[in-house]
Amino acid sequence: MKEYKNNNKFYFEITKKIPGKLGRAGIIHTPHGDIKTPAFMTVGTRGEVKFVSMEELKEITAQAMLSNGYHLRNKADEIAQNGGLAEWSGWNGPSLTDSGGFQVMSLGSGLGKVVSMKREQEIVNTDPKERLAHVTEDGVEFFDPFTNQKDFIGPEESMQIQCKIGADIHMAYDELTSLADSYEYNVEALARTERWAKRSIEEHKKHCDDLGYHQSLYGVLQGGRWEDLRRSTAKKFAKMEFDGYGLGGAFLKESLGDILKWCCEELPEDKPRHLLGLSHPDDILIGTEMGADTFDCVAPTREARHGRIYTKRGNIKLNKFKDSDELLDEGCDCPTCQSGWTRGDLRKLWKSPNIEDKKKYYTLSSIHNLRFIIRLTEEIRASILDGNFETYKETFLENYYHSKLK
RNA sequence: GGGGGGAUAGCGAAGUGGUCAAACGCGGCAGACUGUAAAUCUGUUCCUUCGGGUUCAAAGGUUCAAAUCCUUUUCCCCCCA
Repeated sequence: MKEYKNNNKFYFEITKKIPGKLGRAGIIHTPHGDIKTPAFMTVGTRGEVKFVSMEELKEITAQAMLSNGYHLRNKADEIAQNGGLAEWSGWNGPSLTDSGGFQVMSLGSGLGKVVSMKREQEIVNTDPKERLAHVTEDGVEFFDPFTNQKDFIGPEESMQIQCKIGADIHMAYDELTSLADSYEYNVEALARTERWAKRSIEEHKKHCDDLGYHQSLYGVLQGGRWEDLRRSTAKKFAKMEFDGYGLGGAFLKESLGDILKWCCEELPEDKPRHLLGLSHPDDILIGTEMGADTFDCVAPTREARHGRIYTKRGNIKLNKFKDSDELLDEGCDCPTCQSGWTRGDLRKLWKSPNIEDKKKYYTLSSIHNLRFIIRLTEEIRASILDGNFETYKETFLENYYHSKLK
């Protein structure tokens, strides 16, 4: 096996705090480079961002990539033999792997459902008989719809997989509960996630000992929407040997800020925190304010592929801009906008029966939306450093969510 | 000139006497999408004052009942001269 390039150089440095808030701008130093926070990590579940090349990611100043141990589990040995995730994927910047914990819900209680943040309709868990994933004390048994085979991942397996993949940051194995789960179930699931966290640390340590250096591990906080659960678990995790924290859970929009606050007030200030799976502008703003340093989300790319384009004045549905000669977002610095693509022309590509045209559309729109979110984090960072985060936040939200000039 | 096949909603295409305003696909329209079972999913798509009204190339006919059967006409495709 090839030697990994870097020894451990993981630490977090706070550059400036938002006065009176939990939020801060900082730098996460990793073996593959620095992440200036707040930062958005592009999601490359299988080691590549859909329809976007590594060069294009660099061009829009993407800082880090998140991949998933669940999806890469059968390639972990191959990845290790090829020098780890950075060499294997071609993404030579900072990286993070998720534990596969999200799949507990997406293949289990939330199978076939949208991970909603709204309360508009009643949220009901998928019938246990129809789920593809089932939780036990040991871990998660699941049916992989791609390989059509049964499989199992517990904390030990997740750590083994992630250590082989060798991203800069690993995630402890956790169980994400759904919005439909009761307090009682969350108590049970949270206790299990805490036990899994301990097992994750132990297994992770073994591999680091074998490797001869430390790889970073984040503990993932759960606890649903209950303050007592969130605070108690955060206190416990704060005392454990984690290098940072993942803030996990299924959130309602209106409770996101409170939940993050409960967690971050209990966590050590000097460790980085990653808000898992969220990136709509308001989520990033409230997340940063409440103490989250990094973010990841499939929304920018998925919504782009589905015809939703981000603009300063709110997101638009491309479908409504047939033959429009408007730019996607006036003044945007992304390569797509800089090349002069109009809404009408992009829509033509999207609606084209030609598959190559469609792919071109997916690339152009994904680049735009990703750059939009990355630029947002850059501007938030600048506003924190300049001491005018509040003003920036209010102005941005006003333009994005309340503009009538869409 | 002779023989055969076909014409169905914006398009493609099922249906071959009643349960047909007519499956399905595309396109259109509307909505969704947040640690990627997601180049996906959901709803809708003749008109309507929601009682009903007018449709399956056109016109006649048979029948209690026709997109479906018969006759003629128009157009399209194939084969033989």
